[in-house]
Amino acid sequence: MKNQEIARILERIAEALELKGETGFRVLAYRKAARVLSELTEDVEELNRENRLESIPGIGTGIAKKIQEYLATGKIKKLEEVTKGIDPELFALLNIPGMGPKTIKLLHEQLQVNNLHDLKKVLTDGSAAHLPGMGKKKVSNILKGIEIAEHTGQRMYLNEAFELAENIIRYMEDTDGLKKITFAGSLRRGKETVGDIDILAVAKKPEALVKKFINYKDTQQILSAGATRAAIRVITNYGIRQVDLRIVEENEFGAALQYFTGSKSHNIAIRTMAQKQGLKISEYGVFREEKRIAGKDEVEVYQALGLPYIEPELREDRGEIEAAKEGRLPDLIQIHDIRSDLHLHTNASDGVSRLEEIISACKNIGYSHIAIAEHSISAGYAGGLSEEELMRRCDEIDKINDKLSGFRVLKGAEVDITLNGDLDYSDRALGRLDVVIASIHQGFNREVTKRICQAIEHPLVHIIAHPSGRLIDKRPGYTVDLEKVIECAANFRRILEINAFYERLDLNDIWARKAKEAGVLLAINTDAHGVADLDWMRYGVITARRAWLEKADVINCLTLNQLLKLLREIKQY
DNA sequence: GCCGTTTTCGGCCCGACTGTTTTCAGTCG
Repeated sequence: MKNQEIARILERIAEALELKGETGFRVLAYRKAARVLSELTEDVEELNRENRLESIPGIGTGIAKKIQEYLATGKIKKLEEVTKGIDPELFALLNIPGMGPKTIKLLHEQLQVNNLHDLKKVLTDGSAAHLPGMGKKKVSNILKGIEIAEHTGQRMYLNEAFELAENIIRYMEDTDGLKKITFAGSLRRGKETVGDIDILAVAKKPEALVKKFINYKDTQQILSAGATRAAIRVITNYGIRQVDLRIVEENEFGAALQYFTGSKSHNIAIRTMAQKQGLKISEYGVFREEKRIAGKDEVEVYQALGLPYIEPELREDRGEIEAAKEGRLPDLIQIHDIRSDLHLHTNASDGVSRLEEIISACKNIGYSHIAIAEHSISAGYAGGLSEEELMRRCDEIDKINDKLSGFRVLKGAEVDITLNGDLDYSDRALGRLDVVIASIHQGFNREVTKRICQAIEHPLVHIIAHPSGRLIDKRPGYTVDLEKVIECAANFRRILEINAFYERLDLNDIWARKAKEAGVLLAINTDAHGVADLDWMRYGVITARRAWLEKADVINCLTLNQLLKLLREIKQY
């Protein structure tokens, strides 16, 4: 699929236009098209063949033509045109906090700054400070920005982001006069990675709260500290992270929460819609003329626009507003709907906890059943079980189940799909298992689609684990056609996994939604290798919610008997 | 460059903070 490369080109065109001094809406249009394209699951080539490019919202005749040009020739003339004369290294300067297109343009034109090296020079030798609109303070802020850009890690995984947000909120909770405090932003929407933490509060004494905030123990730098707003950089175990605080009045809280939860594109769509109704919406409320008509909570804000409440995870401008208007929003799955975790490792393979510990922890969470799925024989690096060891493990689990009441351990395995698409246990061994999970751990680029589909067609397989194989920001995943995998899973009634490990989240939100739309059931599993990992279920559920999944779409919400019935039916299918 | 429950032209979301300025531009979210 060429969606991502084209999206990157469109984004680059937007940046180049900005650097050339173009402001305004053409830039926005390219940005929007880039975003929409990067989130699209359908192949642009396919859409082009069917002459449907312009049916994509945000893509009109102009950009459609450019996409066609790229598909036909491998390049877009417009890109070459607008980037002509811009040193490629100049684009990198946009990543420095405090440096926007205007400043870069100024420094480039006045002082021939073409890259980071030039930039540092004109900042330190004093020449930049003499330019119009520049000054000592601005120069020192940009220097700090460079330092930050060089030391700030990439975006946070969900585990780090939740931990940081919840730590800061806990720290602030005893501030005198604090009435409400919560996190917003992309973390509240459950995005798979989070750039910074947004915290929203209501306080009797805002100044006291700002003071408390900027004095957080891990504060490394105070970026700003106003009457109602502040921003700090914090050192965590993973790098330097930004945290923003916003303080509002109690009757504005809902409007502010809605606003700071975003996403930006959801908010733009909401505001545009409000405008058409003669309303104005901001973080202070919904207004008709000067009169505030809503704002104290989010329900009220959406209601003022004639919409039902839209869950944060849906707010990505991916059709949720239309669905809300038409009353067909999903009733999203919730964490307490989960009755089981069906992909768990123990110290029998490469896990760290004993089976007894896992059982006890899962009982405490409130699950009624789990499935143990150790690695299979080809996964030697992960302590994969031989067939004999697997059979002994099954005996053990049978014995344990005899002693348990109100809880059941299912016998399973995470079976490797070999290079020729077979499974590495015999049918006799697989036949003894309650649940068979198949997955790719080798040959990431070798006919993966065909091999996964072959596994799906295997009569004893129930679930395909981490179907894309990606590790977020670390590894792109297998060379695999997920569209085909989903189609195949739908045809053979197999289940696809949302692996809840925060570095995987695989299937991701977009593909899981696609799977649901194709009629495929999903499993949310932690793939835990120890008791501590069981909490990852939270990230899996949030991903499922972003995928519009309901309780009925997820097999972890089934009772034990319902699940066993389903697994048997799959075998007979 | 996109788009249409006023429109195929003329709109396109809204506000805080900072640093530079004497009223505002740039950046950020």
